[in-house]
Amino acid sequence: MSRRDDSKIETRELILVAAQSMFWEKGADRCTIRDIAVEAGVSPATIIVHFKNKTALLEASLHEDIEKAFSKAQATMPVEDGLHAVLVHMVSSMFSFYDRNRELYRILIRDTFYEPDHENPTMMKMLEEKLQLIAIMIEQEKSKGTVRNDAESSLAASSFFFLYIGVLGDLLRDPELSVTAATGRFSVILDQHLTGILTLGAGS
Amino acid sequence: MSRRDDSKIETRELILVAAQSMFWEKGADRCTIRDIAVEAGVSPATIIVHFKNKTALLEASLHEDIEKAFSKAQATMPVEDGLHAVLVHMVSSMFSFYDRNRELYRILIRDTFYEPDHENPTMMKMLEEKLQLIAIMIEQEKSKGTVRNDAESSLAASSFFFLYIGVLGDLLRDPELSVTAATGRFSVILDQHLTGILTLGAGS
DNA sequence: TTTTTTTAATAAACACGTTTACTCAGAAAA
DNA sequence: TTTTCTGAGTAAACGTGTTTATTAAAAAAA
Repeated sequence: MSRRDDSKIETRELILVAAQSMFWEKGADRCTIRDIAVEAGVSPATIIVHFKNKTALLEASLHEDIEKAFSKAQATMPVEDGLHAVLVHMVSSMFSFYDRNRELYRILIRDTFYEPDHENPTMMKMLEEKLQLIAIMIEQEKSKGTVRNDAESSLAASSFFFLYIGVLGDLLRDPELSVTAATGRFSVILDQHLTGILTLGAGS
Repeated sequence: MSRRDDSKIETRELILVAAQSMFWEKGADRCTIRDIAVEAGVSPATIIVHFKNKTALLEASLHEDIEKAFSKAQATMPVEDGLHAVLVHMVSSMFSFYDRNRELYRILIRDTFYEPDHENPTMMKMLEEKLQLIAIMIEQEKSKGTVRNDAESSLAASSFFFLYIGVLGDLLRDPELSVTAATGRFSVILDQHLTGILTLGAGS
C-alpha cells in the first residue's frame, strides 16, 4: 500500500464519518454535499470522486449498521418457536432499528429501491442476499414438513419480502404508526400468508 | 367564471398537454421544466405556480390514464371465476398498461410512493381508493363463504396490494422481465397467499 | 369613471447535485 | 538523479428544480 493509497483511504473515511453524523442529525434532504464537504475538510468534488453521487454516499453511510442490526436479529431468532415467530422476530427487530431515524431510512429506501438495473447496488445487493437467506429458511421448513413441498420457496421468500417492505413503508411514511402497531399488522398479514385466507376446499 | 379564471384554466391545460407529450417521449428525468415551459409557451415559474413541483406535474399528467386503465380492467373482471382469477386479471391488466412505458411509471412510483404524509396526494389518494375497493371485494367473498370470516379484509387487501406493488416493482426495474412472466409470478404468489403455504394443521 | 385590490405570469436569482478542466505531489521509468 | 506518468484533489462552472420580487391586467370598490 503506497502513501497515496493510504491518504485516499483516509480521505474516504473522513468523508464517511462527516456524512454519517450530518445525515443522522439533519436528515439526508436537509444536508448538502457542500455541508458534508466543509465538515470533512475536503471539496465537494472530492466527495463525488469517492462516492459517485449523494445516494451512494448515503448508502455507504448506513449499510454497515443495517447489516449489523440484521445479524443481531438473526442471532436472537427463536428457532424453536416456528416459522411465524421467527419471521415476526426478524421483522420486529428491523422495525425497531429503523424507528431510530425513520425519516433517514425512508429517504434511503426512496432513493435506492426504484433505481433500474441496480445502479446504486449496495442496498439492493444486500436485500437479495437476505432474500436468499429467507428462501433457505423456508426450504428447511419444508424438510421439517411444516411448509408444503409444492410451495416454491424463492417466490415464498419474495412474498415475505414484499409484505415486509410494504408494512415498513407504512411505518416510515406514517409518524403516527408505532413500531408495536406495525409489527402487529405484519404478524396478522404473515399469518394470513402462511395459513391462507380461503376457507378449506375453496383453493383455486 | 371570470375571464381571468378562464385563461388560468387554459394555461394549465397548455402546460398539461405539453408535459404529457414530453414526459412520454423523453422520459421524466430527461425532460426539464424549462423544456416543457418552452413547449407550452409559458415561463418555467408559471409551471410551478400551477403544479407546485415537477412530481405533482408528473402525477397530473398520468393519473387520469391510470384511472381509466383501472376502470377498464374492472369492467372486464371475470367475476364468475373466483377471487384468484379476478385479482390476477386486474393485476395482469395493470401490468400491460404500465408496460407501455415502464421507465416513466417507474419514476412516477419512485417519486410518489415514499413521500411522507402524502405530500403529493394525487397518486396515494388513488391507491387508497383502490385498496378500499379490494377490501370490499374480499368482504363480499366472505359472505359467499369462499374467504374465511376471521380474515381481516382491510389487512388482506393491504397484503394483496403489497404483493402487487412488489411484483410491479420487479417489472418496472427489470427490462428483461416480461409482462407474462411477471403475471405468472404474481399468480403463484397470490395462490400461495390465498391457500397458505403451510401444511394443514401446522398453522400458528 | 376613478381608485384600489387582487392575482396570473414572469424574469431573475438561488440552491444544490454534478461535471469539467486543471494542478501538483507522488510513483514509475529512464 | 532526472524525467515522465499517474491520479487524488479541487476550483469553477453547469444544469435544473424552485423561490423571490415585480409587473400589469383584470376585478372589485368607491
